[in-house]
Amino acid sequence: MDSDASSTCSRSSSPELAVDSSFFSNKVFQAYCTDRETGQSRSEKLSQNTGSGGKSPAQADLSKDDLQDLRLKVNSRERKRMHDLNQAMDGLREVMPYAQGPSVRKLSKISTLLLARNYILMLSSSLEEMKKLVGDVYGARSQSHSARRVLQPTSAAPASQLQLLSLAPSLHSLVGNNTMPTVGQAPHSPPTAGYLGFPAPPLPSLLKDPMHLSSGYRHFPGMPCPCSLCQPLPASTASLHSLSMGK
DNA sequence: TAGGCCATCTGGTCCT
DNA sequence: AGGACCAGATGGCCTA
Repeated sequence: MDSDASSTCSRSSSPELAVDSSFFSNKVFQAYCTDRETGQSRSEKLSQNTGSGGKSPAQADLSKDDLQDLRLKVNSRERKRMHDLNQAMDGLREVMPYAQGPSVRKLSKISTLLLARNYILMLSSSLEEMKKLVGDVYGARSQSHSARRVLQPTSAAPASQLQLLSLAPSLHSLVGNNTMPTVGQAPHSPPTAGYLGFPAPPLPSLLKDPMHLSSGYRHFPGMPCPCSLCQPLPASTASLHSLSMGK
């Protein structure tokens, strides 16, 4: 996963720094050249302020050109590191429930992190809630079945199996491709409009009728599912924003 | 114009 | 020794 430093720029107005190719058009480098014209590099100025400059003996032995090469190399690595970091931040933005588009201002880094945290907390609590609901529903059903139990091998499921069965749809609904873009999907296909906080089609009354959990829909990984559980969760973007965009 | 956000440079520190 | 990571400094861009 070696990202090209020149391929990512999280800010459109930022200077295009294709590291080696366009580095010499950078304003910083222009200032650097100005310093060189006066016979002093920026690092040399700084090192004058700090006495020896903290250079190792090996670095002290290097010629001026070698030091510059070294400095450029280090700068390039640092730039690439920050580009990778920004790329990861963009990836995070892509999966956040936040309106995206050319007319929408990009979330700041701090906002992205805060929103991500709150979103994870919200998903966690949703998952717990759904587990509880589904468990209750299946528990009630198994009790009613046992009251009028007919001994058929296929209908007699142990409680542990019922628990697992009850978890499957809820897990599917949370990680399914209709509710959240998967990791592999995110960079290439935009998340659904409802997920991003754009006006979404009216939801079927999710969980209003718990019996729909036993619907006959089969869930296949990666395949769209028509069951009501797999419809997008209400993208309560406003509430998320109230949590994260306090300032 | 002030303040927020960002990219970049730089030196220090830690790790392999 | 070299690279990754981090934080401080600096300057540019944008918006209220």
